Amino acid sequence: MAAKYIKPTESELEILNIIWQKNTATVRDVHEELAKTKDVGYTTTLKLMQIMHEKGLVKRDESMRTHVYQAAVNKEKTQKHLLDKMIDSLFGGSSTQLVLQALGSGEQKLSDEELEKIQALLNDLRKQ
Amino acid sequence: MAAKYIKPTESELEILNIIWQKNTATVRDVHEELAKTKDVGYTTTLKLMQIMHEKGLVKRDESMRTHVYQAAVNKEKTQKHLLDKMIDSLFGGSSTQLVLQALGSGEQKLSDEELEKIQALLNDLRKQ
DNA sequence: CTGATTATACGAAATGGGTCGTATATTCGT
DNA sequence: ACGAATATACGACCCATTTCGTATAATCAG
Repeated sequence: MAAKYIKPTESELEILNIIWQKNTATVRDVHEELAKTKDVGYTTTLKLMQIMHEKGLVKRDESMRTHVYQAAVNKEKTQKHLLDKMIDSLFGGSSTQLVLQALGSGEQKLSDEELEKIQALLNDLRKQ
Repeated sequence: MAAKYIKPTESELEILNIIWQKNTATVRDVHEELAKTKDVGYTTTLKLMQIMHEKGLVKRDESMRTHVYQAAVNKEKTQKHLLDKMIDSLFGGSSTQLVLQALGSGEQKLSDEELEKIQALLNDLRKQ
């Protein structure tokens, strides 16, 4: 059933992010979170989540009147998929180019801690 | 006119990549390049490029019968825009998270040279 | 109990991207 | 010179995404 990878749309991604963060959420939960940043009707959010359910992006517990949703796709895997897609389509398949672009010309500074994380990963890669 | 940033679609990005690489290109140039990897009609490519022209993504020289196109948007800036968008929408605004995800769990190995490029950038960042 | 609230379901319109057919004009080959 | 090839322009269609109105059922407050 969940054999094929399904690419979430922009709106679906917004919803997924909320569900990933909350772990479980009702339509109202999600909608109230969405309403903080965008002006959208409740039934729109509902419909979106129903479609996501059909697509297999989310699971839901229907045992109660108010359904409780959960993500059905892994956050890291989804990130990786979309990232790889971007690397291919925008950076000619070179993850290095993407990394340089992401880190360089950045207006926001990275903390020492963050630099260390990247350094550690780099050291690991070097040893292989 | 070019005040607002225009987000290229997937197809438009494919075309932009070809134009960026060739510097200038006719519809036929682009189409033949596209046809190598996907099955698409000539007029489809033409229409896409006309729309891109309307949107201001490309410029064109119409002095000859065969129009000559050029990119109207900067490659690096466009990459940065889309990357930032992804960092926001998918990685909670943390470029570090994106970098870790892009480098880690990668099936393709990075060359020593690539590792050095990243290391150099990291050293630069550390000094600030 | 009963009206207000809140839930799901579902149809349908609006939008945007991608596709192509066809019309028309220009250029090329012979 | 004239038919074939090649160019642009443009309308129309298909499909996915997003939006919302409305119907209906369950629950809650008094």
